Amino acid sequence: MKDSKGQILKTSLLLFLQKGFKEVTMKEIVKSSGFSKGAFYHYFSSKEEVFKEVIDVYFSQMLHFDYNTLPSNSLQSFYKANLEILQNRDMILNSWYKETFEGDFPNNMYYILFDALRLLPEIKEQQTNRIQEELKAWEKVITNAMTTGEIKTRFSPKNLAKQFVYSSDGIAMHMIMISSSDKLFNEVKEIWDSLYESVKP
Amino acid sequence: MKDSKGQILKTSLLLFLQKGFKEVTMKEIVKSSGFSKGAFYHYFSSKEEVFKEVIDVYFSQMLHFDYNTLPSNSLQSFYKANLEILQNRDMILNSWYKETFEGDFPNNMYYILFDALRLLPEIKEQQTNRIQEELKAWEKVITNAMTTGEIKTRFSPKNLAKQFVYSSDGIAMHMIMISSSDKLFNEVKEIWDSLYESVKP
DNA sequence: TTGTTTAATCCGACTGTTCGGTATGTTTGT
DNA sequence: ACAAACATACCGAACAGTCGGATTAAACAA
Repeated sequence: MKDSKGQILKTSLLLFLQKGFKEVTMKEIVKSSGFSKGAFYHYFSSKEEVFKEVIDVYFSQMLHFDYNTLPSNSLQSFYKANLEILQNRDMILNSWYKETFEGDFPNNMYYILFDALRLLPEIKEQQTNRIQEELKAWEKVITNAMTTGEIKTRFSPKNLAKQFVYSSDGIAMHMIMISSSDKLFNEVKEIWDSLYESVKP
Repeated sequence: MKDSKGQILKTSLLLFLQKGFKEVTMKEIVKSSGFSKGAFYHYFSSKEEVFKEVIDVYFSQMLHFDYNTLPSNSLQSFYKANLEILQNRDMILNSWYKETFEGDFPNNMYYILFDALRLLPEIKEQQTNRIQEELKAWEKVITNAMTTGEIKTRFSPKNLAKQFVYSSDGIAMHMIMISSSDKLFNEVKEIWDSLYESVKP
């Protein structure tokens, strides 16, 4: 079985991550995925549709993960588990990229996210919910860690949750500007480690 | 005097902030600024050039400001001054926007920044330096605040500096996703206030 | 197995439109 | 009169999308 549609989808994801929706041409999608225009339009009705499917199939899943599966009994294991997910995601994308293209993967999660926010209005609500859930999950773990005595701090749980979440996004932003996303993991780790150190009793 | 060139530049900035370089057409630039193609090409040689000038004239100045002019004798006054700058920048852009367009200003600093990073290679180095300077400025103020006894913390100055800087960028990211940039200021204030509270002796 | 039909998959030349940019003019201020 | 400032009709290239047909695979019959 030759999952042609899947091939086109995967290639499109990588191209959109590189350059954004408008900058990627049909010619590129078709050529990079190794098919023809006819093949493409056999599986998709338009360029916009392949973008939609890319977001649904890959991107939404990449951003969203179930916090219930993460260890919530301790803040330390929770944030370490988050770090691992961050690292795995990057590894998978990188290996996919190297199957299709050459050179380093200029992973720009935000570029494709911005496009999705503009082109697909339902994404905005979806993202709002995602962020709420993420903050709530952190808040819950932090509240728990405070009652068990794992940590002790002047911060409110909500506030500390924001510090963990926002700092990682801020670092991601900076990494995009100066490239080198491999440093992202280490930088986030450093900040989260020290945040954790500062609230240990 | 009819600063036509300035008018075109300002309108272009607002359009690029809305939609990014590729998505803005010459037709839009020309129509929104109230001129004709002839007028545009009298002042600029290409679409790329007006983008370059927009970055040089407006955007670089918006991102870069001289930290020497900010009060550095106390961390508190330093971060409050930073907040003020944040607020002013937003106000100016909003009032400009309302002179030319209708509705709310979908300010997306990062969209235009990403485009600049791709289209103008020299911007990357410029940004790297900017970030270094920003972190250094915070670090210096924090070091000073530690010696004067204003604050007392387990964090290293560099680390605390990163927390201030990264958190604001992370918040900005989140605000773009869920719009409402007017909340940005309050959110950054909340985090910075509590960060400051946590390191007070 | 072999031949035949039918559907799925794939191809690439072609189309209408939009794009950034140009050529050639007209107006305006000095 | 003569630049500088603007307007507009127009151009070729690039774009997303279409179409008739070629190729392959699946289904069925002999």
